[in-house]
Amino acid sequence: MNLRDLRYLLAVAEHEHFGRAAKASGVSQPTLSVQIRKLEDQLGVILFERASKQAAPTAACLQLIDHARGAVAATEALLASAQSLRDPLAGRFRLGIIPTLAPYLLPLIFAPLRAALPALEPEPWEDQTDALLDRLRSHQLDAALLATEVDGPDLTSRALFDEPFLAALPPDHPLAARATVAEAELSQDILVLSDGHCLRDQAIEACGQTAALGGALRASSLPTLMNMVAAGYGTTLIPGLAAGAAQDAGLTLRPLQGRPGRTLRIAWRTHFPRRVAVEAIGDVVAERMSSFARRAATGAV
Amino acid sequence: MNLRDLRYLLAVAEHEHFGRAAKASGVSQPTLSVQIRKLEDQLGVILFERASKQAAPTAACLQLIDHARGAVAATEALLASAQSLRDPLAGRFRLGIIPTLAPYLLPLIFAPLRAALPALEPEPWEDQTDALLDRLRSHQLDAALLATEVDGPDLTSRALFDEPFLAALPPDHPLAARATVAEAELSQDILVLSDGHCLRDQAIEACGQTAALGGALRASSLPTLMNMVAAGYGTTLIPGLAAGAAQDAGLTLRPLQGRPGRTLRIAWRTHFPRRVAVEAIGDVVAERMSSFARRAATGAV
DNA sequence: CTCCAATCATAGGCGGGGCCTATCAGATCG
DNA sequence: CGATCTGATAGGCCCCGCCTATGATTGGAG
Repeated sequence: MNLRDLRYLLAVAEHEHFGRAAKASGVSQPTLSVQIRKLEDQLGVILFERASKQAAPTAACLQLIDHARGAVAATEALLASAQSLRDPLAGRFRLGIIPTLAPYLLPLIFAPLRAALPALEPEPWEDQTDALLDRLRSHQLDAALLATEVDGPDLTSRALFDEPFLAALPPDHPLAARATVAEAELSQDILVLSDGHCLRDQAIEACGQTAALGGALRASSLPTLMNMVAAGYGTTLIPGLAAGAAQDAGLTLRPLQGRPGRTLRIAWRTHFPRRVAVEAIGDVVAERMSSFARRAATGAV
Repeated sequence: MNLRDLRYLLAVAEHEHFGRAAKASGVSQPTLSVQIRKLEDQLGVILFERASKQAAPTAACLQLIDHARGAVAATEALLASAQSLRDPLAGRFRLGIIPTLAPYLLPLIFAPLRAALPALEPEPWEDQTDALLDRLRSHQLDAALLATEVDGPDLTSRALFDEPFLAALPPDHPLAARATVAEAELSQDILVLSDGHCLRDQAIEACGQTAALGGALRASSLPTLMNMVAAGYGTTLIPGLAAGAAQDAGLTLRPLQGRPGRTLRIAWRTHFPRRVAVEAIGDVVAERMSSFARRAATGAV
């Protein structure tokens, strides 16, 4: 049985006339006669009472027609949905973002994203790198903004921009008097984020292993970390995009001599079919950040 | 687009694997790959994200799948309904019956009908001949039991049995002393049914035109008519199957010399597709009435 | 009563599309 | 690096739906 047959059935039932139903269906009358007859044979039910001037649906036909109408309506709903889903740049887009980036980047890219991709409905999801990668692999995310490379052939990533690290100091810290700070100097009393944050590992790698590491204090977020530094518990290293927030928290910022930093990337499943949307989002972010990268390259904060 | 395609879509979405979905669908894997690909082209939507070990439905696919499931479910419901509608001897059967026959025939044929056609659900509809013919022609009835021939090529009928007429008299009526009554004698003070009853016309035709005809009294049903006769307002002519009811009403019955009567027929639209059901009902009625016809032929009441 | 118009059914032929097997191409893993 | 599993591609076959032409009935007009 075929959807076409059901449409023919509905047409004949509506017109009660093979010829007119054929015209309405865009086929010849014999086609309709044959197909209806075949449908009757397949169902084992006489569908129409053929008289000289009309073809009236039988009682059995009337019972079946409701189901036929349902099937046809469902497929047309499917086609309509497909129509609206056709644009890969439209619809929900679940974008993971690491916590040390989300609150500082998102405000900057919302407007450009909306301008460049008006039909896209981005749904940000903030979580640590490993969680994002898990959700990406299990199809719970469409892409993710990370500060690390991805491993494995099932994921692919593209670099979007470089973000320098800055030394963050209490205003009364001895190093605050310096124009620039050496990474090794920071490591004396550096505080880092709690486990799982990629920024923790990157800070340690940039400044060298240290005994301090915040001691018993575990900062689970960048704002907490900055408040701890402002309270005089030590120093830290913050990503450039958080500079504004750090200054608002009363911290003194200084460039690092080795100009360490991290590369922000967008990652997606290699076979993800909406790659055009991924690239478009990447383009918007990279474009929006290019001015920041230029300013950072000249040493400005 | 095709129902088959939707089934394939559901199969792949369920198994997340082309090969297993193909096996479950009873086709080869290339067939499935090609058809899914064609469906994607038609819809303009990528339905599956093909990776090396799995084919995951895309978000768009998940939205479309509900509609696909609906369409497939509707067609399967249609097939199931057709299965149960397949037997023309099963299901509703709207049978019209004239009022001068219904209350006396129906009790006799209910049990035999149920025995011979257990799946049939007869729905009796009692009305006068013209109304029955109208409903028959407008497909509101499937067949009708009438006492007249039908006209026009759109209707067909078959004689089922002959029903003799009997003279019905008040017990103290002069004619009650006779063994048989001549029709002309009845016409002196005959009462007949109101307009629209075929029995009215048949009584008048059998006994000849008369001035009485019940005068201002209009009996709209046979029980009323019998009560009027029992009350001494006149005589009448009743169909044989009503003999029992007439005797219960206190009437005296006498055979008529010319042995007038009417032929009960079953009528249906010439093109009505459940003719087998019509004939089967006719057979049951004719069989049940054959004993009555034999007794009537010997003059017994 | 015959002819004509209308209706649905039937016949024959054409073409598209779905199905198959065989094979290719890429990924994964020992 | 080959073995294996995955989905994609190619070529050929055949069914089936479509068409036009025609037949069979019916009902109405002249």
